[in-house]
Amino acid sequence: MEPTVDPGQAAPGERPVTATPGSATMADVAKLARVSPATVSRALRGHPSVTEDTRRRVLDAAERLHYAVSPAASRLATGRTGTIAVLVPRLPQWFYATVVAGAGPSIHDAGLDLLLYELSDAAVRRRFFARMPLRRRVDGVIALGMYMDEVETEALHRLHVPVATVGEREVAGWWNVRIDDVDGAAKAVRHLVRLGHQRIGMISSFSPEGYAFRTPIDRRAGYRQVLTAAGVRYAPELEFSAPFGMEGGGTAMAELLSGPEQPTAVFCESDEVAFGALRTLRRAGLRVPLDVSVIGFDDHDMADLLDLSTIAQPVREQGRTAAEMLLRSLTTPDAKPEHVVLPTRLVVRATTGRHATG
Amino acid sequence: MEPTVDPGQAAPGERPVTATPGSATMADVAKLARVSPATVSRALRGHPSVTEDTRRRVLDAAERLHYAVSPAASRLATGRTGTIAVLVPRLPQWFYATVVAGAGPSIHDAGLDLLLYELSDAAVRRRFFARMPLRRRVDGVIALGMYMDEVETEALHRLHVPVATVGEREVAGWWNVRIDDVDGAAKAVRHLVRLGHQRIGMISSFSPEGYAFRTPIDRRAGYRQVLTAAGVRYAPELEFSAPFGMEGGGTAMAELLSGPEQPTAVFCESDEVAFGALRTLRRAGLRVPLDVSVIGFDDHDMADLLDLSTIAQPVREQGRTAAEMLLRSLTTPDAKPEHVVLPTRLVVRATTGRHATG
DNA sequence: TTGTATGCGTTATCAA
DNA sequence: TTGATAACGCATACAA
Repeated sequence: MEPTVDPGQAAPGERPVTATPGSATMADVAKLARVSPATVSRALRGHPSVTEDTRRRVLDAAERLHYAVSPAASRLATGRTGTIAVLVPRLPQWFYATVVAGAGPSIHDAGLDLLLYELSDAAVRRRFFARMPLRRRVDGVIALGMYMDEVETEALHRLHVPVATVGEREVAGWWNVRIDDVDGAAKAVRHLVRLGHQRIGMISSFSPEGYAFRTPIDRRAGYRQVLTAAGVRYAPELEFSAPFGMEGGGTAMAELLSGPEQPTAVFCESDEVAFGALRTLRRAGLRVPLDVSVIGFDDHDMADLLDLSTIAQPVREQGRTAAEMLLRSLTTPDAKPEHVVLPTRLVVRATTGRHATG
Repeated sequence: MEPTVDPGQAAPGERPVTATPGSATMADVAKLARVSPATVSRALRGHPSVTEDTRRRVLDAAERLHYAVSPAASRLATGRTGTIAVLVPRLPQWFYATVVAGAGPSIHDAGLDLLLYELSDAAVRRRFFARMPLRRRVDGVIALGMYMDEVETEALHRLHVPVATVGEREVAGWWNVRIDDVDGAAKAVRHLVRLGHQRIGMISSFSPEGYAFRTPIDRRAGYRQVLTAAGVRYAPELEFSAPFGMEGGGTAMAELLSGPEQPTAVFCESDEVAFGALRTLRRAGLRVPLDVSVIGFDDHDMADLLDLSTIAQPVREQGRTAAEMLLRSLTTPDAKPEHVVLPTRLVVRATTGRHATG
């Protein structure tokens, strides 16, 4: 059937296969495989209507030419960008970096690119939402801990691509994965109550830049709920709020200690806050947990090192879940956005126990 | 000159400006501004040969149509991808996340995208270098702590784009930014020597996956150099190596403590190793620094919290420097790759001091 | 099953 | 200074 003589081109073996590797085009592959560019395109993407024989010829030729599809051309032709943007407030924070790391493999396994944007301060953030560099550039967005206001939310909506948020309030039309912060906080405080504590303080935190995080609100709610349910007196003077981070935790603990009524146990909104609190206690010469029990929230990498009792949340999984929800919405554009709540878990270590005087 | 009647289209005011926002094309803008698409392209990119008047008309029209350039089309036409890839072994590790965060703003300010790849284990890594998803996809690559072997290095070379590495050995033709690990280690050990220590141990680490990191080698070299120079006996049994991380540091310290000759001070290759070592000391009931002094390396976020003496290195700056070198090489393709060495600095905190018995 | 022809939205070359 | 016009490399509707 197939003539063994080649009408136009030189024999395959004579082609300068190694010249400017990576710059071969689909037409080059087509010539070498003796098919049309259209068939190359189909063969390369596994279209069913291609003979096993020609597919092999095409793959062979592509291999020999070190051919790689031009994403730009492909994107222009299809209209799809093959790209997911991930928005994160501060990458060096363990939580965010871990969520991103959790999302990466799912995105890459699907053959998509991961575009990273760290919006670390108010100025950067404002510029980002004003210029919206994602326009025409991404097929979907994952937003971590961004707690966007009306304007920002609207700006993202205008991209007309699916959005998945992690650890935020639920936005209509967007996918969301989070934990139950109220319930998680309740677990922590119940643990303290069951150890016999009656004076239980809390250190929550706020964004120095004024973003309306929902997490502190929910965790405070869980704290108060349990106190009320357990019949433990809720004392406003045992509740402190400080800027997010270790420093804030440290100073808030100092204030707690200098207050009229020293707590025997403190629930810290996050492990980082707890780290700072622990340092203050150590410097104050107080024994943990004999004098003061401390429990955090997150199960930070370092929590184990410091023997900190805490509430563990699945961090990496939140990233993975968000990515997979988003990917699903790309293949099924009319899928209804889901809101997933992942479980938390009490981790008892050495910073919680009964008070020395009972 | 310009006829005020519009031959084809309706008057600007009547156009459905809000319809499918973001989907306007350059031709739409051209029509609205009554110029050719070519002029729109020139005006939008600040080409000097455009009248101030027409430029304003174009920008106006673009604004009203919510126009955004299609990156795919632009890339196809120019051949430039407008994208930098960042390769990182493990994103949740503070050091890597911080370097990436340092590189981000420079990249984004230049109008480029940041494509993130976490190559977290050997299997992922092998697949990455085998398939090379970066082909035709990026204008440059930043590789952090990858310590690539021959094959991997060659694979990156074949991309024919500039490469900047951070914290690695210097590769011919590639840009590099790093610190002087030998010198940094020397600073740490000199600090211990000057405190009067004579039995100084070291805990270095190795990659569980067998990558040939240069850092441990250099830091060990600095350690030995100072011992020799100071006339302190170098005792091989005081040198331990453990898998990277807190766990490894903890077990290595346990081995040091159970050896024939207990050290009075230990230089840990990294802060994370030191964290583990500190925990072991605490659990062993040993006082720091009275019984054993500990110094780390990196000035990790948590080092301050734990009062760990250490050698600080500019982490964020390494990311920024790498990005800016790479950007320079994009605008000046024939620039000679530079190798930058950033300074380290001794940070004295509370884990180093004189030995109790002198 | 495969090939032809066209469009995707820019940029760049060349004329005007 | 501006406007036609031709790439850029691929995907797909339509034909064969």
